[in-house]
Amino acid sequence: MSRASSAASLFAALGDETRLQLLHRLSSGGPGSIARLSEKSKVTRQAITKHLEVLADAGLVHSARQGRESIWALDPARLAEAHQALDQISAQWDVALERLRQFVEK
Amino acid sequence: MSRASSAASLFAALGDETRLQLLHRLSSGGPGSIARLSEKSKVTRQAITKHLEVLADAGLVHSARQGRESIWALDPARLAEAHQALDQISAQWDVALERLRQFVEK
DNA sequence: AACGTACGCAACCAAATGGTTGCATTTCAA
DNA sequence: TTGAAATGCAACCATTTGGTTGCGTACGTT
Repeated sequence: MSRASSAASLFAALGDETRLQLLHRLSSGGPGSIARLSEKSKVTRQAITKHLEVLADAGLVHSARQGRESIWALDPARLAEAHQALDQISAQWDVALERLRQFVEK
Repeated sequence: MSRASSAASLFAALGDETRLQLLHRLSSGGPGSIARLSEKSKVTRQAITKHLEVLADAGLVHSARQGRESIWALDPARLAEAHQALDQISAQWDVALERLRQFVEK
């Protein structure tokens, strides 16, 4: 993760309700086929496929063909990196907020 | 922040390099006019204005007209909320990662 | 062998995005 | 009061995005 340059693309990948739901589904329910991941969704299977590909481009998930279905799962390594990226942004904002707080108190 | 529903729009607002730079600039350099915020950017002043408006829609910044210039600054309250949203996602992923780790070890 | 299931691929579409240019307006300063 | 500075507003443009439908293909199952 080349700090800041790819943070934007990480956020962009997370910037969609359907994709957040997919991530949540994968992180709480474990790996699943496209069909199963599409089950409770309002959009079509192909739409889900596209979203999964976006998440894959961001490195957050990956897939493996198994028979006639392709199983998608979270990618632990990249997810951990993304986790850190989020923490860094949070930390940066902490500093900003602290600065603002002190400014107001003066 | 209506949990999860608006997390996506928060991430969407953060999903652009120029906007992340603006946030970084505002959090490290304090409030500034559009002209000053546009100074080191490659895109035009109007592009910067649009990005600031996107950030404003996400509640992350706000502006106030001062004479002939409009001054933009971080919005502490919403920034803190966003901070928490990020932390929650991180926490969710922590659980997922731990689950994955245990699964692998078996 | 034949049928249903699970996908992949491609074309297509509307709307949103990120950007530009041109011009009008407001405001500060000489 | 006149000119430059700082924005705002609007039109326009290319690309991306999120979604669809239709059809082909591969794989299990019976």
